[in-house]
Amino acid sequence: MEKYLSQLNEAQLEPTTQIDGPMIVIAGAGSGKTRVLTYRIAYMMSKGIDAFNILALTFTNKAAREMKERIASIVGNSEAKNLWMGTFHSVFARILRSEAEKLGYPSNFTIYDTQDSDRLIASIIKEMNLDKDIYKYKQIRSRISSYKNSLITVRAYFQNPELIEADATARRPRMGDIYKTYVDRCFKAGAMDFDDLLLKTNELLTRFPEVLAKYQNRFKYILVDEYQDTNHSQYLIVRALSDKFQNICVVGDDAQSIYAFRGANINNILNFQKDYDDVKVFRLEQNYRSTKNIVNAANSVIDKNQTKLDKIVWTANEEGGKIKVHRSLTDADEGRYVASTIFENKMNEQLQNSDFAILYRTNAQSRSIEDALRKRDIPYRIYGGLSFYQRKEIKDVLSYLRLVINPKDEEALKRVINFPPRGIGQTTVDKLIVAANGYNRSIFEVMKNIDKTDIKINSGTRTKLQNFVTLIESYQVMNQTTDVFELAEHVTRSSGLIREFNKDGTPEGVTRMENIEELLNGMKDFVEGQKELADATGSLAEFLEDVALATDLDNDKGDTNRVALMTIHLAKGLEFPYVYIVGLEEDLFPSAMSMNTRSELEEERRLFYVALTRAEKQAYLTYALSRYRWGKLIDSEPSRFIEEIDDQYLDILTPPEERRFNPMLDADIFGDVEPNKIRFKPAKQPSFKKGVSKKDPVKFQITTPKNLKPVSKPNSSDEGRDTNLFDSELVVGNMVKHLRFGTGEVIKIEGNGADMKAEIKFDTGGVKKLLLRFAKLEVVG
DNA sequence: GGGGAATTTTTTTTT
DNA sequence: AAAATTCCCC
Repeated sequence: MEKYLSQLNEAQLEPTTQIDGPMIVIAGAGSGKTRVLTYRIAYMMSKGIDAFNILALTFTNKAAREMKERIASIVGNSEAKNLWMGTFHSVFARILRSEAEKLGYPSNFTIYDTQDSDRLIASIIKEMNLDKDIYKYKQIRSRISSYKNSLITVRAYFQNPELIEADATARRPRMGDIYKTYVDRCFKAGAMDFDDLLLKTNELLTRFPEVLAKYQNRFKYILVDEYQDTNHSQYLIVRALSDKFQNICVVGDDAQSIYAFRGANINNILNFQKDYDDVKVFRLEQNYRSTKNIVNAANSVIDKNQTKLDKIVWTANEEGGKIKVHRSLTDADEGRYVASTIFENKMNEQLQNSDFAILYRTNAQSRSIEDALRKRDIPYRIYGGLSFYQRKEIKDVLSYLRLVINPKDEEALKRVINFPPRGIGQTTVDKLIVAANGYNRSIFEVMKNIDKTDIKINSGTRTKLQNFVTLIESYQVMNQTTDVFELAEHVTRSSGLIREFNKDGTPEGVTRMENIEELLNGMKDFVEGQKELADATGSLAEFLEDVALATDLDNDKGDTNRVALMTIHLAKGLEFPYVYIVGLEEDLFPSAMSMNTRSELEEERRLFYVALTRAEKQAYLTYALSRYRWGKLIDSEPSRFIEEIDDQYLDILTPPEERRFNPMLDADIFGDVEPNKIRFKPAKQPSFKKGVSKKDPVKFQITTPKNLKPVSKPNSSDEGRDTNLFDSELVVGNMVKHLRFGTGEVIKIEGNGADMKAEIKFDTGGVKKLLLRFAKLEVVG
């Protein structure tokens, strides 16, 4: 142990060896807080504290896993195994499972993800005959979420005239009723949403003093990482559990609080010293991660925030290169710039792909970057976005499995009852829901006893319903004897899912099959891995829980030598030698939706601070003068955050000669296009399927030759394209363009002054199924 | 009830 | 630009 402690500086050593009593470690970016947490736990154990009595709450499961491995390497695997480490959600989901009956939940309760919640709320709104334009399910969900995170239960809501008033003024007087119905339905379905995992834990600890005492005695020592991002619900859990022994150590950086939208309350960290007696305060201010330029630049920005704790982050590292600021014309140019400088840096400095990260504000920004990286053959991996487990085909498979564990799971049932199609339509499902509500039973129970009910469903449909029940029950039987992998494999085949996705050989179908394959592989790994863990059962229930609470960062599979693409939120806690922060434009970053109040803007600024402090050696800031947003090219201005950096740390690059978008050079079109000369004629009906909006009379014509023949030999300029290439003609007015396209490619013609835009999209299904879609065109001149 | 086309909506950020 | 939703016809 001594040898590890000697790796720490004075400031790090103090909190590491301080075991008892409440303490807070205010840790600047890159100051080695993970190291302090890790060594502190190891140190505690070396002093004889039982791992069984330690609870460490981290922000991601990945962080927990890595920390646990590190601790195991210091104190030994068998010791470290008893540590409870994980996210709030996963730790308390586990506790809730063993205590669920007390709260009236089955121990095999389902965890609803955001999508499940959304669907349930949407269907409640529909059932209540409310106007869905006023009651938008996403807004409702976020309201409910914030109630729950503030511990406002349905009962508390109805006792609070202010809340009722507020929702009434927002033209949503039925808000409370929706909330109540939502909670009831979740309960009846044996389901908890993410917020419930915390809310119900609070309920458990308040309503059952003996349970509280049990866990207080068990978790004599509690550590919380990223404390600045805890919400009220989490705060109360921590307070309750630590109340008896007061051995609570929280670590965080107020300057990196970026989850307010999720209920995180920065005051938790700002007020920690008031919450406990004799709080010891430690500060880690030396940054070991970044160059002077980066640290100073970040400081100069965060300085603009009013709400913060006193802290001066400094570094003894080298000066480093100045932060490079690059302007480009379009998002595509931005992508090209990023890709080409990564390429150059890699060559010049002998770097790995994994030395680079590209960070953005919104997931949608990844597309243009991806395109550019792909053209340069730079391997990359996108984190976040639509996570693997949220893909349709994966959720379909998982829904069958969820029904096996918990047939009351309403959302899983609605998802798969008629997928693949088995003749049970919406009308039937609606009747079942009404009946289930009437009998106060789950839909599955109603279906099972359909003949004992007087629901108006004809006998043919009744048989179909019974067949579905029998199918699920056969899976339940099978689950008694087989492992997750074998069961899932059987399910995908016998349910008809595989047949469904395979049926028309479309590329989407192929991708879906690959994803299902990957899911099955993951299950195999899970089954293998579980055999090694003593406390794991390897059960289906456990797999589903892991999946429900997995973060995208958790699966680091395959080739890891890739450029990382992620949102800044996801990058919290990570570091990379080279960091690109892209899309630094007003309304995008800071986001147009987060500029209404000072505190929102300050959070955006903290977000920028987080982004910048991820960089070890070199940071790049890029922005574009125009960018595609929801399909339209819009102009944008550079972000205020660039200006806010003291310019002595910046290297503002002069962009090469600027030019506007040129259809000749930037689109895959050959020949001359002179927008002003183009005449548009009403389109005549092409000989194949097309979609033309009726509202926008077609003002142009596109003819595709009937004699489409694959080009036998792709030439050098076709590198990287589908080998199944066609030559075609595009007729705009009386002009004919020769055009070469590969299957599945999208070809655009657009011009600025003329504001013309056309697009041809080809299905890979072959020549037979050509699909043309025309964007809105304006007649010019 | 099913399938496909037409139309509308969506973009913050995530456990 | 893609996804979700509605519309419409069989």
